[in-house]
Amino acid sequence: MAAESYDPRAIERKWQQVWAGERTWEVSNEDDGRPKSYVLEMLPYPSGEPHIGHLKVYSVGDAIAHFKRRNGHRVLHPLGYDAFGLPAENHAIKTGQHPRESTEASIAEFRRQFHDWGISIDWSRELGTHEPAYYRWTQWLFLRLYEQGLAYRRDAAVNWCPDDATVLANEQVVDGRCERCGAVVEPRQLEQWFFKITDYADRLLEDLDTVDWPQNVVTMQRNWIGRSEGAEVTFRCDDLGTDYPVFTTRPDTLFGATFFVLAPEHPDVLRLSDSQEVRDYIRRALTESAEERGAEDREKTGVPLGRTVTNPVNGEQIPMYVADYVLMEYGTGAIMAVPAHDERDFEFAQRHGIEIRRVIEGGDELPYAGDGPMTASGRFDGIRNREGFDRIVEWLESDDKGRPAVNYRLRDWLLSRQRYWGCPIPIVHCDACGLVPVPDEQLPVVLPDVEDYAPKGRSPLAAAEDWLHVDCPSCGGAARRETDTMDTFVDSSWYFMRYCDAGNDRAPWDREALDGWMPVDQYIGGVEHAILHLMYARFFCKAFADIGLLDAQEPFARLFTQGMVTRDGAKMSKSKGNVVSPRAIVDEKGADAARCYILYVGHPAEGGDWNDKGVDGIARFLARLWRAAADAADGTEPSEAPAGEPTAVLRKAHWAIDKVTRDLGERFATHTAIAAVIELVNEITKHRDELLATPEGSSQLRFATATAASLIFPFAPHLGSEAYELLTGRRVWEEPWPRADESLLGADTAEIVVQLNGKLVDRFQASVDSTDAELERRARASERLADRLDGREIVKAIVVPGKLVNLVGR
RNA sequence: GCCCGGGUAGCCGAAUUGGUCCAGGCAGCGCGCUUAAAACGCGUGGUCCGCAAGGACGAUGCGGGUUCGAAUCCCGUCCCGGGCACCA
Repeated sequence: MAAESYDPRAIERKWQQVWAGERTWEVSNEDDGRPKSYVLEMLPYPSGEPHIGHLKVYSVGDAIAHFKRRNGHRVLHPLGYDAFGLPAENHAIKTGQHPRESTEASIAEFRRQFHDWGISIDWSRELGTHEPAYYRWTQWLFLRLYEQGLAYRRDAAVNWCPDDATVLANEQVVDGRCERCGAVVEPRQLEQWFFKITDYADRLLEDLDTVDWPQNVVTMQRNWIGRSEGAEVTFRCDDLGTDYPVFTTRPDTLFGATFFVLAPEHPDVLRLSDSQEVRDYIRRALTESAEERGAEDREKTGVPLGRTVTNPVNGEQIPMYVADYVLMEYGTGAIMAVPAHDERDFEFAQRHGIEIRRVIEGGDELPYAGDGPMTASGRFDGIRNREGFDRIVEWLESDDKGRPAVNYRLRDWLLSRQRYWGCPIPIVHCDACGLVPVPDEQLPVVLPDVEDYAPKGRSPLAAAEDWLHVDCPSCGGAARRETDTMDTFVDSSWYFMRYCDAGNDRAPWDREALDGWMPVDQYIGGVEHAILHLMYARFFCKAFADIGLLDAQEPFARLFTQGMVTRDGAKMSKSKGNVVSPRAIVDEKGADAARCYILYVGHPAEGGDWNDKGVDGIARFLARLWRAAADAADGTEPSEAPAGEPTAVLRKAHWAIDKVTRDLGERFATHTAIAAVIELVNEITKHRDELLATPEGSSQLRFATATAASLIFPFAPHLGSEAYELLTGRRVWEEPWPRADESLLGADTAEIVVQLNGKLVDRFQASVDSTDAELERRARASERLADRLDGREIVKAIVVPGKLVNLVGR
């Protein structure tokens, strides 16, 4: 028997050297007839060193990549770094260290650990989004979108983070606070760069039906896009001679509109009334943060404007108000208020003594938001409101007072940032020519070095005088560069395309190469990117497809979101001091144990609870497998096929093949797949001595052990390779995925359970092709049944072939 | 408030289409090896009786229901997690 013991570090280093030396995981763009499979984990943001979430996402992805390869696929499995961004810049502000230095140090650490983990990456395609060779093409793509009118500059009310001193995208504001630093966001009126993602709202919504994504992510995207169907209805203010269109989802309640409200930001408010009361109200509303304004139990404040508008359906004059519960960003910044059928309008009307008029019947009390027959609605009385909806819109349309309309919650993507560590926007400002794109051949606009990174409300780049002043590419006159940089989400919205042709220095990619790989077949990452990153990447994909840069309409055909790893039931955080460092675990117990354990604690889509003792259990299992392989290699002769009558161990091996194949291939159930291999190894250990006693038994033992190595390989690639080579002399990753022998899966006989009224009373063995009648006869003949029957009579029998016979006694 | 998930052993978790079997791991307990400990191996691992074979009784948040049979389906209810939240 083997004297030495399992030494994961030696084994892991050995195989990592083989894979690096032979560039095993590099893949060509040439179609070789095998089906392609693009397996991708979300790229890491390199800050500090990898944490346990990284270990998990790459462990899941690597298992899938290996599984696909061994099932005959040509697999693209690349990796890069999302390297621009605020943390590196904030670090620079504190320490003076250039963000490039801290970022690249972190990248080196990530790279080192990914190698230590033995992840099967095609390193020839590695990239960092901060490299000029990459962001040159980010800029190039920006210019293509600019040409299409999909990137534009506009003066708008934007979210300003006072701590980070930059604007934020709508998506980066959470509960009125900066997603990154938590500071309360302020509204500001600024000229900023936007991507016109709203042009794609409908397609982004519809195409969710074409992807295989988790239901909750699809729902989150749908909600975020927030499509509402309704009508635009015009209310006329005769005093000013102005028409005010409003958006409503309830044109059927128009007869119940008893007042009209403008948002405080609405440009007409002061024209309508410049009373002191109105001025004060607006000033207060505009200085309030989104958080204060959106507070849950906030009272519905507002002041009257002393004017009226005409309700187009009945000619009534209804009073106008300004109130901060109306948002300027949605619809037209003005609403018709129907207090009887809208909770907010109801609250406001109650507070301000405005008439509440029911126009839909139903519900016990007001406000009532449900359906019902219309009432107090003139000639529409008695009509079901759903039908009334259409008829009122038709009527308004014929009178030119309204039309059907659709509104979205989705806003355009604000992409400019007044920060240093990002991709420069390739635009020149010329007094004579206006905005001038930097010509393609002058790209990249290289990010210059600066001394002072501290945010001052304008980009630090404005201080780089040499860089800032350029000749206008159009007229040659004096001009200045755009000093804002791009949101890092721009960088990460197309990196998966660059991987397909990462070395290309003539274009972001060659179309043929891209179409050969896209879309990503399996994308893996955290659910925290359900809205931002995934929405932006989908938008880019569609916009580029429209320009003719690729075929795919959707970037990610399948999405898998992994759950968060906790420790002893609590979130890991530095402040709690319960953070598990992947490096420490890998150094101590080996990468295979760390990877297996994290895939074993539970289904990877669920959260898993990290337990140090649990890793030891997995490490013990791996050591048992290693020993089993060493013993089998010592005690048996290599043979091509297992010989002799199938033993329990051989059957177990085929059972495990079937189990792992289905668990991994169909439902990513890595935890039960690994449990199946554990069961197989336990079975091998148990029967080892008796099997070694005969040549046939030995051949089966060797086969079963090699099978265990083969099956554990996607999760523990080093040990899998080592053990498999020991037993077969071959490389496991070059072997096709094993196939279970169907004839060994099911036995000829099955254990049939005898139940009395659903309770188990006996079991017997029966041939799998026994008839129902025969099974029933044998069940009825059971002695134990007779004991339990206790005078009752069997009135009915339910036979489930191959499983059970349930006898109903009364 | 609305929309999704989820509550099974001391802990993490199996049970894939309504069908016996709470798989696997951890902790615990017992034994072996050892001067001892660690490591490792073996056994046990819902409760109770039993030296054992075996037997008895249980369990899926709580309360009902459907069914020959429910962790699984239906109704109600509680708790936990996540998302959205003045979007007219």
